[in-house]
Amino acid sequence: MEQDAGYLIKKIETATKKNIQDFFNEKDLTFQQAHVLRLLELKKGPLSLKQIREEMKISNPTMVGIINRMEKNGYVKTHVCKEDKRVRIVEQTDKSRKLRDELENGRKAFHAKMYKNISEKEKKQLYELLDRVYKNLQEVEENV
Amino acid sequence: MEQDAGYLIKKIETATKKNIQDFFNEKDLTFQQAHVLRLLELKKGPLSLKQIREEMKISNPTMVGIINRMEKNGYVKTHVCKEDKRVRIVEQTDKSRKLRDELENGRKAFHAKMYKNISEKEKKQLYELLDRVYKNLQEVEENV
DNA sequence: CATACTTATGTAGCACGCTACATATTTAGG
DNA sequence: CCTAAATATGTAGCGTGCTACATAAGTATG
Repeated sequence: MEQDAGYLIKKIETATKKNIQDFFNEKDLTFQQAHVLRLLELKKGPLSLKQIREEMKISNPTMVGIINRMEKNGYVKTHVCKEDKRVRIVEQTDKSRKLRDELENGRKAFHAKMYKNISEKEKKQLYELLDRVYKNLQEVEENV
Repeated sequence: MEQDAGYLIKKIETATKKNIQDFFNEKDLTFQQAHVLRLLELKKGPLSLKQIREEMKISNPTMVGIINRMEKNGYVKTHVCKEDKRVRIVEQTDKSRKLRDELENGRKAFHAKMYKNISEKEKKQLYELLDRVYKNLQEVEENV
């Protein structure tokens, strides 16, 4: 067996997506789409594509695809910003607002499963180590 | 900011893929394709699609796609197993064998970057915690 | 005020993840 | 031996990640 956190992280990411997908299956809601709704909830208001994608650390084309699919399914609606017509504003719909509690419960259930038998202290440790790894990976090479 | 290891793991996975892709850019080799070559190297010999995908924890259709792309680019060759014609055997080519050292060096460089300022002890801790998280996520719910 | 730069979004095309379904081969049971 | 079940691979269709390129709108500068 290979003791390589890189491969392990890859596998965890896939397993996480699958767990979430299974949970929200009957609602056509995916991991990233639920993430968008959570951000709209946390920020308490409409956000631009740019604001969302910077929080989620994804590229613009990926963002456009996610929002278009969500709009098609009625989970968000969008409009062009009056002050700056380059900007497309995303907001929740009644359909997605109704899911708020359910999403929150889903999140809690998922965390309970993920962190079963892991203490608060260890959870913190894990987060802190992952954060350092993430920051290392974000550094850009000048000389390849 | 959200202190959520789930989202962080997602971001790390994306960043890892991007780092590796940048590294092997000029060779048309992706993260998963390099992983396949590493497994063929480690196991010292040809492997079936099933053996590879079980190691990599991916689905059959995903495996088929990766191997087909690799074969098209000349990184592996495949043939039907004589003893059991359902089985497709994958092996390295001269082209991929020549990359062995380069791949190994790339892996080391990537690890050095990823684990910069992280001690051996912490690395072990991180792996151990991730492993527990992974095992939790693999458990299947009987009652949803 | 016209042209150039910057910024936000959109499109094309590809890799890779999945589920659901199809096909081919082998194995097992009557 | 022949049909049914199991097994290994393949196909269709979609979501989400990317880079490279295109478009439209706003900003700045002569």
